[in-house]
Amino acid sequence: MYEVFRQYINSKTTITDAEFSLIQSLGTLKKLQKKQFLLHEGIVWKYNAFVCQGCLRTYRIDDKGNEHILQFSIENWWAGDRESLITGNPAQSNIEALEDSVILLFTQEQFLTICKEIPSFNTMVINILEKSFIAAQNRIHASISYTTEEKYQSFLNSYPNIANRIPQHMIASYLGVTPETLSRLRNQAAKK
Amino acid sequence: MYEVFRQYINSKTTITDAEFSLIQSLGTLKKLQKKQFLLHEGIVWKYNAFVCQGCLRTYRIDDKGNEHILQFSIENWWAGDRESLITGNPAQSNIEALEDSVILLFTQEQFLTICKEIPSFNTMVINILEKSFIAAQNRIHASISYTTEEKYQSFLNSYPNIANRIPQHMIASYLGVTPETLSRLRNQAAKK
DNA sequence: CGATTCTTTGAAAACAGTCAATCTGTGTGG
DNA sequence: CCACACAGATTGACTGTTTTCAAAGAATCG
Repeated sequence: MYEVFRQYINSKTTITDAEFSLIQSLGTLKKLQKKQFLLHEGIVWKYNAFVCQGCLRTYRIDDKGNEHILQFSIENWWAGDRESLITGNPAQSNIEALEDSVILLFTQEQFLTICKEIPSFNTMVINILEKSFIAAQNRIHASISYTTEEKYQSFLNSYPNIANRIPQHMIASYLGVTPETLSRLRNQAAKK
Repeated sequence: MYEVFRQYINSKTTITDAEFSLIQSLGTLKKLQKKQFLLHEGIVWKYNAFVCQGCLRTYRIDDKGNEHILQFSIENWWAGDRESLITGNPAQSNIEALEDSVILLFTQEQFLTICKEIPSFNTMVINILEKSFIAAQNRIHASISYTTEEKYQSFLNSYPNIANRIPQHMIASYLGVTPETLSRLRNQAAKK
């Protein structure tokens, strides 16, 4: 499973075998079965988590008890609650496996050691953070500018490999509409 | 005006006078009158821009010609189009001064020099990026979870000092609703 | 096969957008 | 100092979209 992470790093930067050995020595693999949780809200999140295999959802629960999905994480993506990690406050998010999954965990301390020892890894991490921020900004733009149908199409275009392995009502939750609305929208779009 | 930036840095980290001299030697001050633009869409954005004084709005225009405000930037905030800066693609955003403003500009090259020469500055920058990402995530959460009224209240609570110096229809644009909807919402809330 | 989860459909109510008109406050030029 | 123009805010009537609640069909899994 470390091979997946090695491939991921290779696609973004260059590191030596010795450097990867360090990474490997500090990481921990964790297996999750479908429906198991990586994080429950109220717990302080302390890791950097890389998804080697499977699919996770990060969601929050509002006052009325409705779930809202903030993010899906599949192979070669990161998962976690960055706010909890940085601030040390209890997480507001839950992270649940939607499939049997394998996660590579680094505590923040381990992660910072790797960043310090391997400058190219550090650069990669900052790049990822920047790209994540840009993606978040674009999602905000979509949320205030697009119609529901445009948001849906944009999701399908951006993440076709996620869309085809999760139930439709979770896409609705991610988009911020009810499952009924998404169902109707698809029907009407199909009629054209 | 550099004093504003110095104060800002002091509030986040510690640097020496010599280090600040370097920063000062690399930065450029730019004055903008109300309604002047810092960036027009289609132009490649090349700076890191710190607002010393005034107020800016970053917005995009959709297919129907409607403006949608992504961000307001007042004193001690940053402005710019990070996507354009990182990718080198033409900016999709416009940035306009809502008041007479003073901006401190660093080209990306100058900025990276400062980060390299002053480690504490570099750490500060990464912290800001992380906080920006967390803020963006929370705004996404609000956009898929909150009612329009909750989004409005949340904006007022989070940015009271922005809300009281910009016209109401711009808050509507930031929230993703029409000015009429926000007006009615305020009337109804007032009746309670 | 039965149980569960997911999707679809219908009807009513709540919500938001559109268009047009009016009202309000501000500031500028005569 | 007034009159006017202008930008912003409000209101009304109407239309369109989304939610809600309930029920019925699919699909999936043990």
